[in-house]
Amino acid sequence: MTQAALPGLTLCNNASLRRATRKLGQFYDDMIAPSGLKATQQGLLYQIHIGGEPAMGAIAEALIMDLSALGHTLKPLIRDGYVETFADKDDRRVKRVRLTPQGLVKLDEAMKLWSLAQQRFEAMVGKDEAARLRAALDDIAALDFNAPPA
Amino acid sequence: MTQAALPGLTLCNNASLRRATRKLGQFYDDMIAPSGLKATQQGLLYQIHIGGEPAMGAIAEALIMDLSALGHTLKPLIRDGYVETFADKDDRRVKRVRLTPQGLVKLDEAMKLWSLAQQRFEAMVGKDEAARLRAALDDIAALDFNAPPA
DNA sequence: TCCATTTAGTGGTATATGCCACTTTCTTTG
DNA sequence: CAAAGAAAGTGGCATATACCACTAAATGGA
Repeated sequence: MTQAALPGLTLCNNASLRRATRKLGQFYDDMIAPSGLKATQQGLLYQIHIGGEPAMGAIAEALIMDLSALGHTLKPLIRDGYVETFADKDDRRVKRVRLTPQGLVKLDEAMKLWSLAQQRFEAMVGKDEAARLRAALDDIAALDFNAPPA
Repeated sequence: MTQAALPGLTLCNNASLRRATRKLGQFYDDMIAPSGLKATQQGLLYQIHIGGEPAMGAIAEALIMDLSALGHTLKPLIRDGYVETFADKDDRRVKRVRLTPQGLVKLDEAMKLWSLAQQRFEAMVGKDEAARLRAALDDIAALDFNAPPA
């Protein structure tokens, strides 16, 4: 009886979400670890890759992440030579981001591991259930909490 | 058109989860902020409260959180006088945790704010949908990734 | 009983993330 | 066009969270 605390679990949507995030994060992290990246880093490299030299603000917006948090998260990746930044030609306030050649190689490596993690997870919960879950999560991510509470 | 990156969103279950967690976390944090606590702290105080002077390991297990992470997270709460620890009578390795009187008052205050957040969120997505989502998240939290991949 | 092993926490280090104050660049206006 | 205001990032600070190496305490044998 190792989980006396679990029955009640929690009615808090936020806590439930965080708990699942920790759990799943550990799994994806473990699976992707052989590449030397964390799952968050793989995700960030991927986002940069498909973003077409995105501006930092665009990445932050896509990931629903604070701009300064993104800046911090980017640092290790820049330090390790996977990512580089450059000023936008038209607006000198804007800083764009791209993968370096090594970054591209590393992303490739990490994506293969990610794919395994993704497959293993979906084999456990079912592809449909996973898709439903992502849809629900994407809905939450799209909510506008500023809208007047009716 | 502020979300050119959203259409594709992500097929990654982990990334989707993290994104939703950031979003919802910001909302709950905002709502609970008047108490001076973060949503994570409110959740932790609550967990301690309902745990009946739980051991650190028990809390960590319930929250699916690394024990050392819990230790770190606990520090500000101890520093601010909301929580205190004491050695277990029978096993001196075990450190138990409880709320201080001020901690209890603060939790009370935070729970009222939490309740508002919870209500507002559930008014937006629907009570049933929220319950379904929590169930799905709890299932994930309960997965055993060590089981042989069949 | 004594040692090898397991269990519970701690501390250090590193990433993840957020807020705020501040600087630099546009943009909008009077 | 100059001044006010908005927009994009940076840096500092604080919490969230993980892993690892280490210590202390309990436990299970031989």
